[in-house]
Amino acid sequence: MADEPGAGSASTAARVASSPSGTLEATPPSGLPVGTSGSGAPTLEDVARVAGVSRATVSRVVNGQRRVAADIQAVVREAIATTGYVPNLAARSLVTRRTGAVIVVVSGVEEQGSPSTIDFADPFFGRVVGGMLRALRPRDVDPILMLAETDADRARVISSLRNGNADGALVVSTRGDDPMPRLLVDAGLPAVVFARPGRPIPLSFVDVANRDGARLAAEHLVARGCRHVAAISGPLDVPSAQDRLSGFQDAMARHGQAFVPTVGGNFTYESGVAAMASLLDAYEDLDGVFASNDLMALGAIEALQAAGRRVPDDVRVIGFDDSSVGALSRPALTSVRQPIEEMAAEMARILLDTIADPGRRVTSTIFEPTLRIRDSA
Amino acid sequence: MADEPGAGSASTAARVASSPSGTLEATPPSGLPVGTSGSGAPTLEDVARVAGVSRATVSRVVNGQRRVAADIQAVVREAIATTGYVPNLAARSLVTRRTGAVIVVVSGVEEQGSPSTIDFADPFFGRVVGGMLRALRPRDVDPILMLAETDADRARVISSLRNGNADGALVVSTRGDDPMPRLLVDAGLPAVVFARPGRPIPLSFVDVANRDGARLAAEHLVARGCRHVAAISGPLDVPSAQDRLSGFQDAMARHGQAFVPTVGGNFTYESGVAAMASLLDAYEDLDGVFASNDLMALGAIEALQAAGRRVPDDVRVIGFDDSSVGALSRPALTSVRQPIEEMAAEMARILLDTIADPGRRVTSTIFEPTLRIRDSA
DNA sequence: CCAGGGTCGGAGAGCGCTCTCGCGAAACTG
DNA sequence: CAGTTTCGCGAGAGCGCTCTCCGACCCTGG
Repeated sequence: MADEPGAGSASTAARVASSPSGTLEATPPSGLPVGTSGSGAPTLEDVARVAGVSRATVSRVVNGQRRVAADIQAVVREAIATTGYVPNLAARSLVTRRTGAVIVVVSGVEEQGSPSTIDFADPFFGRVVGGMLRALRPRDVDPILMLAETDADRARVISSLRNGNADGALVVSTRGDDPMPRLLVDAGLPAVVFARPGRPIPLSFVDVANRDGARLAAEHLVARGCRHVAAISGPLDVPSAQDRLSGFQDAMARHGQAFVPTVGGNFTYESGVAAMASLLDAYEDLDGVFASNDLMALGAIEALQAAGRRVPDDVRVIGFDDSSVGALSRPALTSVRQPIEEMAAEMARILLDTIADPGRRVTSTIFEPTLRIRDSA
Repeated sequence: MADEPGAGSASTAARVASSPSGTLEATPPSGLPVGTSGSGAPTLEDVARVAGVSRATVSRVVNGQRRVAADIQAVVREAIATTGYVPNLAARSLVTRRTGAVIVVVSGVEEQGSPSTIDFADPFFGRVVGGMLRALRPRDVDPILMLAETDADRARVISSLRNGNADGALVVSTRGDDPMPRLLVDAGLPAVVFARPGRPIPLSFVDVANRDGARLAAEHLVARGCRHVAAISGPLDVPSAQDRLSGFQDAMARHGQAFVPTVGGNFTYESGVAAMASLLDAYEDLDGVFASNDLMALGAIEALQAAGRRVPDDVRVIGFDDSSVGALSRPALTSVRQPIEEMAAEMARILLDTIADPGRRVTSTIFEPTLRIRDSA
């Protein structure tokens, strides 16, 4: 694998350059086809020389800061074009203390050894990133991806930020008790998180109206004639899971079903299967199920079919997320849709605004979910 | 876009800071919880002062370059800990010309207006990123995500690289005729691409043995007793689609079926449905289908079921990718698995090695696919 | 005991950029 | 037309870091 075929030639080249130092010392290293100046990429200095102006003026033209006479601007732009100049961001950020980059923190919590973090194969991840990209790119900001599973990871994120390697953080957490948001707030760093944090802290976030989404699901089931409805909930330490459940229960109560049998899952397919099975054991006459995410809904369908129940004929099932897996499964899953891409884009926008104006108040944007009706309910 | 809402407040802030200059000049801006020195994060200088050594020595300790006496090292580390020092990467990269970041280029081609790029919702994207992260993180390198749909995007990637905003590129292309690899090669920039480029160019890549995967599928279908097998291919300008198809055809020929009815798709679910429908029209007695990816296989199953065929009882279906959608669909999809995460990790490793030793030869790593047998075949 | 070599820390020069400051000229005012 | 502002540009000081010298010191051998 790591054999060294090129190593020889590289070090040879270095030696050639340095060995006849005595004679060459005074002369610049290369008396060869010098581009504009000494060695590599053209610098501000080079452009300034070509344009016959000062470094400062070129800088002003590049950044469009202060007014520069039109003719001089033309000359400078010309010089920039001929030299092929592009600003060195490291140098710039060294003085401006801005990087034009934000960290996308994919945050999870290590569970007894197994670093259970976000599932990268879950389309959720890609959709979030895609949405952020859409909002970041027009403002010429690039996302740096970082995982934060361990305390060390989190410390790394914080210090990266504190040292100005990035201007802010977009946090996508998998759990309600994630310590990352707290750390960010304590360090006074610009950040926005996806979904309302477990404990209230002064931090901007975007979220979906989980209760409304659950209500949508409840109303749909009722409208379809369901009379004995159950719920499969996510872990209740996750705020969104809590809201989805209570929102569902409340809505069902308003429609006459005061008690909703509920079993908890952990957002996985398997937990959906198990939850549905135990629900079926206890309540034989179920005709509707609301699962707090699509994976569990899919698991529920699996368990229902295994028990000989037809979906949606015997039992109707609604999920939450409108994930692509749900759309592709058979029967296609009816699901509460949260506009993930738009939410992610909004996160980026909020962060960028916060970075531009640090004094800005903490804000949150709540998106309204919609019901994506397919075959399962 | 470039309106100036922040400009006003920014200049206001600047004015506030500078106007009472007479009095404040000497004092650092914040008379607040000052860290160690003047203003923000601690610098090498600060650490040096605390430790009672020179900046150079601290630098040496931080980077472990030259031998530093053990006791001094201890003192320095102590000082680093108490000050909470973390190197400023901008400053470092300004002199080292290394950034400790690589660009992950998600490359696509704009098709008549609609910027059809990679589908972020596709688990493929997340798996690739996850795999890269696994290999990058131990070497303290962070990925910067960039989209490259337009020529302007690609130019931006190239100049980013040329200006040392990142040390190299990991390219994930969606199409065979992507111009990105070529640009990278021409600019002499370190890069690794996922999947063999359309036209051979001197660029490292990782790929899966597509032909072998197709052979696996063929052999499995034959072993299961299929006698009338068809194929749904991807766009043939994509090398992998080509290899999968020809590999499948060759393998089937070896097992006695010289002609394999084939319809082309474009890797989408819908194209799978359409392809299967037209296949069914022309060949009624099909008992096996190989699709060049999972989405099309899923579409094929849909079309088959719509036509009253049972899967796998009447017709067996095999996909390619072993995507999570395939695992969750019913019947669960039998599929050729490419170890995407490992492949992505290998990309990262190759890139890092190339960056460390630019003279290194172009390499490619081909991974062996495996067959993931589930219910559909 | 001293010369010579080797080790290890410090001084200082930049890397490429931004931004404040100041100066000269142009544009205004009375 | 003189006085005063405004405007536009250049000079130069760093931002925080690395890295090359260079000098101080220690160790060893003669």
